[in-house]
Amino acid sequence: MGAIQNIKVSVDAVVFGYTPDEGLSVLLIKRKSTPFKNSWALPGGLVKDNENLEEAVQRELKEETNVSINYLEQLYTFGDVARDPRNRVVSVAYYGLVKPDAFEINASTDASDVAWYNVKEIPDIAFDHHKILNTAINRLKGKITYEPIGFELLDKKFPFSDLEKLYTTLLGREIDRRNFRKKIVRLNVLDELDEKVSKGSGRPANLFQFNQKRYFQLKKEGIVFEI
Amino acid sequence: MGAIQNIKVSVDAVVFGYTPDEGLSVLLIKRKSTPFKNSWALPGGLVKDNENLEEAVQRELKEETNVSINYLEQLYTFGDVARDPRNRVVSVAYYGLVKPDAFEINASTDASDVAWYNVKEIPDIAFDHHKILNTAINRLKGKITYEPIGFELLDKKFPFSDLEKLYTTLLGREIDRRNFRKKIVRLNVLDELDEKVSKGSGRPANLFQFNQKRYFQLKKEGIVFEI
DNA sequence: ATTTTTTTGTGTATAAAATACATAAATCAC
DNA sequence: GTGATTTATGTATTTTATACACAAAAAAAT
Repeated sequence: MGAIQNIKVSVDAVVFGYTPDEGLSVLLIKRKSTPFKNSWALPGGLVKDNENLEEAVQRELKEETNVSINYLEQLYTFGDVARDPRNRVVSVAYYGLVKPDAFEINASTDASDVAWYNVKEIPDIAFDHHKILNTAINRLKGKITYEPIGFELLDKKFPFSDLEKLYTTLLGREIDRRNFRKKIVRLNVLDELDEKVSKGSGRPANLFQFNQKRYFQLKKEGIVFEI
Repeated sequence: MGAIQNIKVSVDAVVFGYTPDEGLSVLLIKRKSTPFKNSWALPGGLVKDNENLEEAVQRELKEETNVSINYLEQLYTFGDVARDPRNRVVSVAYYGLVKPDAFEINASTDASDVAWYNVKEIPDIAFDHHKILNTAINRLKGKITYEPIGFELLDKKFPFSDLEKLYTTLLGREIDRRNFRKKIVRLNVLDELDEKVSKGSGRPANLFQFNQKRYFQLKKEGIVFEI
């Protein structure tokens, strides 16, 4: 018979943040301990015996970065034999989306530093974290076209141009402003508020808010979101 | 500091088979050992220290059912604290598709019996395997609409009516035969063969074959499969 | 205070895609 | 050979996607 299994289980988190100016960023920590000491890495760590996987992710994020997540979803499980140089570690990766006000971050226990990195300027990172990150970016790009998760990256109230810019950034192509607006409005998941915002020059923009309740209602009726 | 982690890692497989007559079936094994002894369950088991996750799935399937898989994809990782009554076990679930000639199955090591069950007639099954199975069914239903994986469930050469029936079965709704055919033909991933097949009464049907090479070519060019 | 620049907001015409629908051809069962 | 069964096929209509330009509101420049 075979020996007792000797595999550890960890979680890793790809936390995305977005601002219209900076584009899409991801949260990285600087490792305090070996291996990859002082290298940048995705936040994460070993799962405790008595906590669920999502709880482990939330705990690690709290411990390492002090960020609170409003959208969290399992991404993929990475289990290659040699992905950790010390032991066999199977890592269940999650990705999360945070609103711009989460850009206040603080390193603590396991991390000597925490920072947002634009996804176009990712440094060398530990383990197979590049692979995890790329998987997450592709998932996000795909998912925003058929689930309204883009709103999780914007402020609660936002001008239409922010939404449009988010989509052009994430999809990496130009979008016709009028057609895009028509499409979103037709989906009927945005409430137009009686507030305006003006940033810099130009006509002030009306603010919108995502109506999640209405979205869930429509989803239950079988209406599909699609960009 | 916390104690050493005591979590086991397993894999489970949801293997789908399909025949035009029986519809969609899933492969179950009868457990030889506790817990859930003599209960039906998804094939699977603990991962060995020196094998990758996919290798573990293939090995367990070979050991328990003697089925060979032509399409295998990671589904989701189930890690709730109490999902196994003995220890903490995190299970990485996969789903696979097999062609009808794989319906020759044999129980061996860990299983006292193996059987195909129609997805509409699933018995009580062990652990959280119902949850895993439902996740797999939903994934399959979703995926066949945007990736040409349905062909993995059919014989290499098949009449158009088989494909049509597969889609009506999986999607659970009627499909207009002419429009469906037009759509598939337009995708340009099927080769029409110079062979006919006649089953029972009626005009003999032309056989088709999925051209995977052409599909990958088109995919690289950005053409999307969509039903 | 007038002009220029910048950003928001909006409609229509055209092209493409999805849908609805019926009849003839080939074989089998009787 | 008559009727039943299954395959094969085209067109008209509706819906959806795309392309495209100018006015309104405010700030910045003069």
